[in-house]
Amino acid sequence: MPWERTTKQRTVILEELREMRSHPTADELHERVRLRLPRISLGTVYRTLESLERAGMVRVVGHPGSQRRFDATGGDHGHIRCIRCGRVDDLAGPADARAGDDGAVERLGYVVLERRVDFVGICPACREKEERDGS
Amino acid sequence: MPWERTTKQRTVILEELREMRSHPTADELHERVRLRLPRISLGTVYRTLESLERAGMVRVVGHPGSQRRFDATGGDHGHIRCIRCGRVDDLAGPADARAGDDGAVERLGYVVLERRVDFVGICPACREKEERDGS
DNA sequence: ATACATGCAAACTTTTTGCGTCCCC
DNA sequence: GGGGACGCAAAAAGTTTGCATGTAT
Repeated sequence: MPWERTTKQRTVILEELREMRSHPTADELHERVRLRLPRISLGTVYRTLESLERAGMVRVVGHPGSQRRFDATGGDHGHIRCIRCGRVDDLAGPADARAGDDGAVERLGYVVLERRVDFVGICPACREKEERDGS
Repeated sequence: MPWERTTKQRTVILEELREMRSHPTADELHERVRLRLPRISLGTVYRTLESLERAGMVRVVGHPGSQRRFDATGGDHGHIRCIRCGRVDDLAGPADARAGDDGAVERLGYVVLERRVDFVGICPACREKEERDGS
């Protein structure tokens, strides 16, 4: 686990997120977890999600700049996001098999407007800085 | 053009964004535009960028939940985003040619952590609603 | 016992909005 | 001249943080 102490809050947050297939916002997840732990705070939800993201157990999805949505689905898969309501659905299968294929998305009932292939990494400047400051 | 009236502000915003290759934040673009139009407000920059996005002339890039960055580069191309500093660089070439190839990214000096293939569209529920309300 | 984690609320950052004025068509 | 666009500033939305308290180890 990505933390030093396993608390009730963290256990429940991860359980509930894994059960929700809908990639909820922090607020939606907080509402859901509150059914089991009524006094849990939104701050704890954010802190836990951040540590799960750093550990690679959760991905942040959604539109750049807009409210975050959280995905605890394992494995290599893509997403389809609704430009109107922000909803995000999963696409099965490895990323590089799908870039040119709209079929799976259309089967979900979406009209496809755009395909994006994006990489995430560490840029040269930040790599250098990290080497200097001690890796 | 995506607006009804062509003003000095809109002209300059689009010109400067096209000249900046760095995918600036709204604030950075505002600073830059202010050199030519000292009284322009940040609100106008946001309103103009929003209308350019709706018109398909600008793409929003960056990490969900973090500050937006704006891309006026034409054509089908992907992005590589630095997980540390948020910087975003362009990748040349059509989406489906890039999905499985880290070479171009590594040549820019990035360490690749993740590849994402994401679609953008309109979900079934929103399509229905739009048909009801009058297309 | 002792840190680490939590709840709470305040602070912060980024984006949106209301409104009176301005100026493009 | 009229209505869309602007500047300004306040508000909203979303996220982070400080601190006293609770609790897992």
